[in-house]
Amino acid sequence: MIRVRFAPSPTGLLHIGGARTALFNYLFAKRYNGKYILRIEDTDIERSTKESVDNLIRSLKWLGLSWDEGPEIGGNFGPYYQTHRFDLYKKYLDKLIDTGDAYPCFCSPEELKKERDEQLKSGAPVKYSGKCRNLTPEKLKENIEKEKQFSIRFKVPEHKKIVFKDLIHGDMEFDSEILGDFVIMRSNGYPTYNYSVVIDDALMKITHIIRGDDHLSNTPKQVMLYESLGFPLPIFAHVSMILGVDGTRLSKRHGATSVEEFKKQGFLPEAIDNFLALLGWSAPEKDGKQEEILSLEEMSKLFSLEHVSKTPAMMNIDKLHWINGIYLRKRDPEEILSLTPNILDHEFFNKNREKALRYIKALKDHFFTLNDVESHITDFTEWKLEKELVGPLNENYIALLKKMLIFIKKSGSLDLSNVGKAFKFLSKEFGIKGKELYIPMRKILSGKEEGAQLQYFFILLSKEELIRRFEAAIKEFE
RNA sequence: GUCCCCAUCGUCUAGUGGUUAGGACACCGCCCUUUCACGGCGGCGACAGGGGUUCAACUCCCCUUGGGGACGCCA
Repeated sequence: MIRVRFAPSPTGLLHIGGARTALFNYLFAKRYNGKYILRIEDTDIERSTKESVDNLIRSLKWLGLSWDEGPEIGGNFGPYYQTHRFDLYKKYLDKLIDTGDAYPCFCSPEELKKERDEQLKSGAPVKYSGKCRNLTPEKLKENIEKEKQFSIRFKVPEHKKIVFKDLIHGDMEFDSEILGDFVIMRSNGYPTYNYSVVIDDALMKITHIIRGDDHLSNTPKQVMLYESLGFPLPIFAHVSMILGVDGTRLSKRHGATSVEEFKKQGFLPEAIDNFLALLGWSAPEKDGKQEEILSLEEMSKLFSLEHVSKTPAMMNIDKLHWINGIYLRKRDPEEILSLTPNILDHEFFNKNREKALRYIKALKDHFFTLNDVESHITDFTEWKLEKELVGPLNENYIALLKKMLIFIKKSGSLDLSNVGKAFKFLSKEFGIKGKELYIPMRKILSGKEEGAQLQYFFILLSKEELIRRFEAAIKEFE
């Protein structure tokens, strides 16, 4: 049974890179009928917040990446918050101390920083000197009696080859020599990432660790821990990072970086899932074609880590817009309206649902994000008669306009059907048809060169407004 | 500074020794059409550089360059 996990730290909004990691884990689990677990890594008491946990959960659910075990639903391998697992960390810590694989370190942060700075300056490899590694029993006792604060470090074996399997990068090999003894338990009693992650992944029986490749160089540390503790080694898969358009690590400077921000910008969850999957993964070719528009369901059937690229991927907002537009067009006007309920408050609609739906139908193909739904209202509300845009009109056309005005004034409510009939009638009567008829009129009515079809202006604008626009045009051109 | 990872069109990618180097977004053109958009068709456009290995390298090896990451009592 394949078991994978997404293990974010709740120190902010769910990052788009984190979302992709979660997605890959999810797809991998679904593909092989495994379990996808959510675990909250909240051991950084300074930065972890409840709000972040809530945001993480909300964003993940919104993306449709629901977990099989984790917060809210539990599971057989809980608890799923690291802060609730302290007894476990303690238990294995004792074991490491007993076997001599871990030892207390009394160095102060200041001391360590000084050490590091000197190494950096001299060009030597930066690693802990191992100062406290072989403290005499007397010294140890003395330090403890003085109630000196201490952390626990893992004793890195000398000149040991550390090997592990990585499904994306291939077999990896490191020399333990590059690593200094690292802290596994902080002096405040909280475990560090490299330690807790191992205990949890091992105890939760995680078989594949899919995560960002910023963790690649941490992996040797974790592998040593697995070995010391006698845990079976999982298989790793280090996915490349997502970069901003300038090729540097995605950060606030690049605009939206969190799932929540993308949501605010009017992107649909299925579009984000699809887009994120394509950032690094590609569906296998079928009949020489490579399908790119894929639902979570479809991707769950096709996903494999073999088709995940090693190359870092830059955000391509244009493509996200394109994908979003496709999914938006797949939705019913009713659905789109339910996602943009605020437009009903706009005075143009004045709570008129039916009118809002007509509007959405008229402009659906023009929407790329949900925010476009609102911003396009101005296509109808902002109007200016542009004489140059419309071009010269002959007397015949002006007469037609006058007749149209009468039609508007005389008719009851306007709909696609009676407006269509009116056009047909006028076309015949004045001998003007096709472009000759429609283009000048839509320029008059919309004041713009592009936008919804002409008929929609008749059924969306109020009669007063239609009359106003026609009268202005007649006056102007007569 | 030390170590690690990565390198195909502007961007996302296919490609696993022999291909006219394929697709997608963007861009441009044409078509469809009562405009724009949508849609359809077509075009532009890439193997970072240098050495090897080989009958044959985008593909394998080495170096250079460029980019990213790690080196925390952050994750």
